[in-house]
Amino acid sequence: MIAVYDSLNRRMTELVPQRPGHVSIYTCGVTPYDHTHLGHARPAVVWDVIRRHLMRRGYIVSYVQNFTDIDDKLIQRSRETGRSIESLAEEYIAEYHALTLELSVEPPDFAPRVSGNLDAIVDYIRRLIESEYAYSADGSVYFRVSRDPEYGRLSGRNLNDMREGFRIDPDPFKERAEDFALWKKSQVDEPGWESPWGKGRPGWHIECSAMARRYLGARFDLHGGGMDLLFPHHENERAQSRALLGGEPVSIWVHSGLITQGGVKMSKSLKNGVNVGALLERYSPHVVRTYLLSVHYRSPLDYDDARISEWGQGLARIERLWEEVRLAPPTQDLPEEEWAQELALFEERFLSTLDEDFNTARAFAVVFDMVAATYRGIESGRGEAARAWARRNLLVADSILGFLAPVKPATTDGYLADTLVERRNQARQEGNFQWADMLRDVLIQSGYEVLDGPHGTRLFRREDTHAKPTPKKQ
RNA sequence: GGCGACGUAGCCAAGUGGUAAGGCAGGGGUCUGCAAAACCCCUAUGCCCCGGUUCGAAUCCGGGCGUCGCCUCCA
Repeated sequence: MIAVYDSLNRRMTELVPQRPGHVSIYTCGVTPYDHTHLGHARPAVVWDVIRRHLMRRGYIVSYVQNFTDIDDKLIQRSRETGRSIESLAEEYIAEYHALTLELSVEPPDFAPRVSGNLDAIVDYIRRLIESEYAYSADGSVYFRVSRDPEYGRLSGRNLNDMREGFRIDPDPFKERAEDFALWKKSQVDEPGWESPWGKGRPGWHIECSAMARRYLGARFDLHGGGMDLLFPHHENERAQSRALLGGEPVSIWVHSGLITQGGVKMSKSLKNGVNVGALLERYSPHVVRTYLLSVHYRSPLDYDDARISEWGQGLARIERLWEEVRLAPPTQDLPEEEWAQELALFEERFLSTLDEDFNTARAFAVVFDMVAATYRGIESGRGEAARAWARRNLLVADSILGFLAPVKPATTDGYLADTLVERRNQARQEGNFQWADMLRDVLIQSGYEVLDGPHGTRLFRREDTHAKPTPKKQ
């Protein structure tokens, strides 16, 4: 059984798909008006792991993640830069795709955009007006929040409390301050799309309700997004969907923790986001990816250069083992020893850890235990069996967590390195240790770790795992 | 002001009633020409503080203190 924490009911909930064997997921994607930062990368990576794990457990997964390509921020940015909304959106969507792909995130099954779904959105709004959950006024349409007795339940607030600190929206056409826009009338200098209510654009929340319904149907299993979307975005989405469907649109609401830096939330408006493109100049993609997985997805993650480097140190331990076992032939026989049991039980331990609310932090602990057990096996003289099982286990874990660097094609660099190792070993045999140590220094400075063992010397590429050397500041 | 989350070793971080996972850093040892890697051992009698419930609490309840988030665009 797979248990997931549900934000609506505030408890762990068994995942029981609407359609047996098939899990449908919708997550709120980004508004492509600026560069991708770590706060966007986290949900992308987290949901990638969730999808992979569900598939590993035998489910067929339908995953939809939208792009909000019609939006006030985008209009504003278009004004500032003189570029079209379309070209801005295109650029940042392409960047988002490229960067998440680098982080080994598999693309969604559908990545719908607002611009391609205006018909569904308009239709959705029309139905809400028909049922009097919404009203049009002066070319805009608003949702009548007071019609939903459960409004506020998802985000844990009630309307009376909210009215206390309510910022008064100057919009005089709303019946009540808490009503929110489904359709916003275009001002004279703003771009707009035709609708039964005149030229305008959709409000932020309606798109997700409309697209989720179009791509996944009236009810689906998991709805995700950052904690910061809980209110008002998801609260409003739920209200709309309940109004149209007469019931819950979502089985389990899933919210990922925010990324902070120095304890302050990363956000576009604060301009303190860690740019993912820039980060990947300094750290390998799988280090960045797994750093995001080193903490449970619901916990806040405080980003810090020193910590991601430290995490890279730990990851190197797993990677060294992979270097050690990647070419091991398969065997079945394991001795009756404690370490061997650990290797044999690894897969089930690992997967059942992820069954409990996708606990990647604990899953990594299971991997580290397995790494240690493998070396104990090797030290105890059963290297062949230990390597074979470690190889198999690492492939299982990697298929979900994605921590192994892609295999690099052979390069002249690698050939040179091998030659240096040969020369060094020759020097060592001749007792010329000064020369041998010099050759080793050359290799280390070229980014290799030099591992001498009873069966010869192996090289391990440090730059794959550790922080890349930071260019000296002028 | 309202609502919510969190506070675990030098650092990061699991753990929701049964006697503190894992990683990094550090110390001692084994192995090694040396170094690295690896292995073995050590590093929180205690989980922000004070009470309470319980045979038993990091975990539940009450009260503090602190940090953060949402209430406005935000993953």
